[in-house]
Amino acid sequence: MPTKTLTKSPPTKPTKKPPRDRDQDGQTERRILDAARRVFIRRGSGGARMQEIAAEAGVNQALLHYYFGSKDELSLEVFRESAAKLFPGIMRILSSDVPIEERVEQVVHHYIDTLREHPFLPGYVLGEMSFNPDRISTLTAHMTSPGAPDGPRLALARLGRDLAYRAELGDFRPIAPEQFLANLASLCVFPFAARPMLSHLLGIDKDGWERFLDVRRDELPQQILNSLRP
Amino acid sequence: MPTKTLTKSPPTKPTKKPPRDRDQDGQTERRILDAARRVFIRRGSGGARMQEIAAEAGVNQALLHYYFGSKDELSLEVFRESAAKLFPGIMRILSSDVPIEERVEQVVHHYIDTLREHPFLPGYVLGEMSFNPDRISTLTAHMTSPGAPDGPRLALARLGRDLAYRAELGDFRPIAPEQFLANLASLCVFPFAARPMLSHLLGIDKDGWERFLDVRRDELPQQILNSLRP
DNA sequence: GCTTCTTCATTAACTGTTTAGTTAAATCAA
DNA sequence: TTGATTTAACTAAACAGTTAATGAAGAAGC
Repeated sequence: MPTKTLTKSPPTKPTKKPPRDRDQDGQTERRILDAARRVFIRRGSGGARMQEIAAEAGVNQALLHYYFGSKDELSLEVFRESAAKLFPGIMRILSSDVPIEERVEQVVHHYIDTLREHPFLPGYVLGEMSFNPDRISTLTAHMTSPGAPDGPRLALARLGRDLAYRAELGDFRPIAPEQFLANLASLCVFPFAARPMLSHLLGIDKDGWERFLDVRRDELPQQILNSLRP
Repeated sequence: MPTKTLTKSPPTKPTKKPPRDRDQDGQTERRILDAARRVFIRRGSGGARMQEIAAEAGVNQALLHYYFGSKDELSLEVFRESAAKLFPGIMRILSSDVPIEERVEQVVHHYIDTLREHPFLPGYVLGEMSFNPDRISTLTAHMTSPGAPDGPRLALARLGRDLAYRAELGDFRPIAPEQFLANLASLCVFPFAARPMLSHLLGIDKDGWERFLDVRRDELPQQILNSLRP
């Protein structure tokens, strides 16, 4: 138990460092989580360093373990939050009661607007899913609660029923709800995940990208609905 | 400096290990690259360890540095090869001379067949792109050579011209080639990158996934073309 | 002998994690 | 109102294990 043996300079002015006001509430935990999210998103959970997260949060490295135990738990928590921002939205909208035409437009607008604010989310989530496949199973508990009543299975079944009904009416051509869901998610999410490659292939800069998204937000709903016509 | 204090058995018969026949040609370099690709794809370049790559290639860790200098160069080389397997194909097909209807079917079949053999490629490439955005710029030299005559810009221009021509004929509704290209790539590639999440949401197992791909391969070309009808 | 390929042994730097200690606020005793 | 004590938030420093990378030297083919 090494007590403060020496170096006890006149305690009037320790001159150490601005002690950083102590946080009340759970402000600190939140700030760590936000810093971790930024670092994990730009480096991946394999390339991220605890030191960098601590610096970005403005706290000591040991505090990360104080709140989250280990790097793995911290990155899992960040992944949960991020994936929850991506996937439950589409299920909630797709299982609503409005006509399918409206649902499609809502999904497209919801995704493009949300991902414009978090453009690196898809790349991060897809990469993380690919490199840590086991993490998907831990998501169920956190994703069924907010939107869908009884999990995505029911939402999918209801969507399938609605699509089949409209097909009987002759409005749509028949399509399995799985394919329809995959089409929607693909068309909305992929361009963000592949943005570096896309803007390189298409030869567009930052402004060009924004225009690309503007056009897409306007035209994609109609294109999707058009693909359903008999 | 912990030397090999004990366990120094008589050096007459090292009994080390079958010295592994010396490779002629560039067999060893190829084997290292293949092992590196497998490891990088399942761990990401941040989470991969040189030791694991060496073990998977059946060589010593120093040999990786002998051939590739550093981990960074090795992972860059792997990324180049992988990205080259994903992206130039679509440009080559899309800028061919056959009718657009055929090009669409060729692209869909090409992607689904290729990615069925390399299902983890999209997740790896997208994640890597997201975590190392600077690597995209180094791809140009390696990707323009095989298929496209003068880079993707020309192929895109030609595709736009063909689409505009068919729109004038009244066959298609007008669409910017950038959007068309994004739609195609999204619908083909994204489901593979998001497979863990998709099969979880859709509640399908390995067999269900294969059936999902069978249906997709059959129906997607028609859906895409349908979305172009006026 | 010379070059190319391969291994072993080693190292310096870095990593996540822990331990022990400090400071401020909350709780309690008088 | 005080003053002591417990509790929680936070930090500096060190720990133990890995990591990528190097250097020297052996083996094979020319």
